[in-house]
Amino acid sequence: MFDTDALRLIDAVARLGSFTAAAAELQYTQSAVSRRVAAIEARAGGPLFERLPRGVRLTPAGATLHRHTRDVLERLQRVNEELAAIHQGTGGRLRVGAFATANAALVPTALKDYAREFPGVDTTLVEGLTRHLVDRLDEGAIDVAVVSDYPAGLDTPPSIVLEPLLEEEFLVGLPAGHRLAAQEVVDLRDLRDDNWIEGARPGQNLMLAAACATAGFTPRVSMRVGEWTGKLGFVAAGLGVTLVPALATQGMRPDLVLRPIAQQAPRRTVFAALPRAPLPAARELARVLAGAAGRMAGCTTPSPTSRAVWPPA
Amino acid sequence: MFDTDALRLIDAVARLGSFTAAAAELQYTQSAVSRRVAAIEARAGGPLFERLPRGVRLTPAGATLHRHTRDVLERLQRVNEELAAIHQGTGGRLRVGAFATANAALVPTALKDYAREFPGVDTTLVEGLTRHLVDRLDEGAIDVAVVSDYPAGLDTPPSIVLEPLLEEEFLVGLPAGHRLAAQEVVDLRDLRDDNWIEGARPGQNLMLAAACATAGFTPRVSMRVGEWTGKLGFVAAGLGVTLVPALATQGMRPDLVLRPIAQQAPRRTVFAALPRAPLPAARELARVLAGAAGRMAGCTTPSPTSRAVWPPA
DNA sequence: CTTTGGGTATTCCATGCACGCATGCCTTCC
DNA sequence: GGAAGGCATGCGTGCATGGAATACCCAAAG
Repeated sequence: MFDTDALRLIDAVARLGSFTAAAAELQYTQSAVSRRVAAIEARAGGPLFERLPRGVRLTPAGATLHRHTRDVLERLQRVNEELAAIHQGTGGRLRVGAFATANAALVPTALKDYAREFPGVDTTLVEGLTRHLVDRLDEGAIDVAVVSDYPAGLDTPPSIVLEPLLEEEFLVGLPAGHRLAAQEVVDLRDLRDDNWIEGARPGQNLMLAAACATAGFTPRVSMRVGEWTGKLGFVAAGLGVTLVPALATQGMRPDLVLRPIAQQAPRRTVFAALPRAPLPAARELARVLAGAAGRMAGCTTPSPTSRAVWPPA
Repeated sequence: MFDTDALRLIDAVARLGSFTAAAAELQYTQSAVSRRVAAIEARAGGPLFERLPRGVRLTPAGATLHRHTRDVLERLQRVNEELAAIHQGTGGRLRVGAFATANAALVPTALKDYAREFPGVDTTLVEGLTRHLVDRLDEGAIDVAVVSDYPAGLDTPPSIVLEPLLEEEFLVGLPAGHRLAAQEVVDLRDLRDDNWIEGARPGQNLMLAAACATAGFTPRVSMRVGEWTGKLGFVAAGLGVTLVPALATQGMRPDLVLRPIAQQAPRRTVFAALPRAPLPAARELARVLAGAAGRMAGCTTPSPTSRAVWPPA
């Protein structure tokens, strides 16, 4: 096969039409070029340059080779640029994972900011539960993920580092005509006899159970719905009430009423998860996510424990 | 930049997911692969493979590189195949030049045969005067040319070799209603008072002048027309008579009558011109041209001086 | 015919890169 | 705890590659 040095040599000789000139351009001596070309021609199976009294000229075989040569060299140049871009975080592909609620507002906001700052980065987004996202991150299928610590406390492998983004509380979601919809704040105990809609996936019921336990009752769960849109649809239809994380309130359907919880509301923390040696682009996105998190309504920065109010002032 | 060996190594490791396996495939030792990969990663500016307990895995940067790697290697493979094809004469591009009359029948016939025998060769055709074709051939712009020795005796540079294809004679072209059109053979002296149409390009009048000089008169030239179609159009319209090479009789317009010349007809030899080191494909085409020349009506093989008869029996 | 100049081919030699071998170290699995 | 699989590393060597000098070739000029 042909060496890249050989390709560069072929290109230079073809462009300049002379061994001597090519040698000057590539910082070789003429003799080196001569011998190298001879070696390349031997490997190519025939002469690539026609020797003229003054300089050389491509043979048809040489011209064929030269055409490909230019493309290949150009391609290698592009590879170098892309690698440099990847290492600077200003290019390449970035695969992002996020749980469903984060995709309502936080992640879109952040990705919009990010795309403005790094237009060269090609981002793709996958949605999944925290558990799943951590696994994908660990196996390198995604580069950065937005995850939450609830439920199950987020046992991440040591190869993954977490950066807290925000702390959010859960609100109750009521149908528009619900008897408590007029109140500014809802006491969970007033909902002890209502039907509750909860998620169908494993662990998603822990949050509700814990909150109601704090309030001193056990919720009557009438339905388990996997998807968010379906869950909210059932609530809007008056079939029950549910817990809604504050992050999901953006763009909430108008026939639903969200009210903060009177007693200690269930809370969870949202993290950016990165591999221990993340892509620069991933690290940048984590930074942008933190900025976007600060602008999310109804959420607080992670460390302080200030109370969330809904709707925000 | 990246060496082709490096590219092959990257590809093997990425495909097999292991230094050891890649080493086995490429007939290296594991240690060589390890150090080579380390060197490549240093040049790439960052790790390309993530080391796992069992084997390795591409990092995003590595994946980017690998994508290009495969394309480049594939391309180099294609180059090799093309070069092999060129040297066997079974592929590549063949640039053919021919003078106008040869393009009437000889060259199309030969190219048709040639394409059937070597379907892999991509042929292009340029038309031009012999002088021009020889220059183009000398500078490598075309690979083979069909030229004639008339006029000017064909002084070719030593870098070009000529292979005689055929010897053709010139006929007189008369309008359909001409007073001599009924004769089987025309005596040039009967045309001493006719208007002659001749070519406009330099040297094209020599043939007519010589022929008429042999017959003992000087032709009255009424018009000079550059293009063949125009020339024949004028003759067909009854504006004059002209000389027509035998090769051009194929596909001649029906309102023209061609008649052999009674006295010694002007003749010319047609050659295939090749560079001293021709493409195998060019050499093959020369062979096919010789075959086609043997089947051309009104022409003779070069060495014997047999008289041409028109129309042929 | 000789000279000169621009270009390529060839010979000799030094250098350094890359590979193989042997070994070390880590992790996982039995 | 031992065995096995896999990557990293230190050392020695051989071959490829480039530099310097020179021979060679051709064309144009004197």
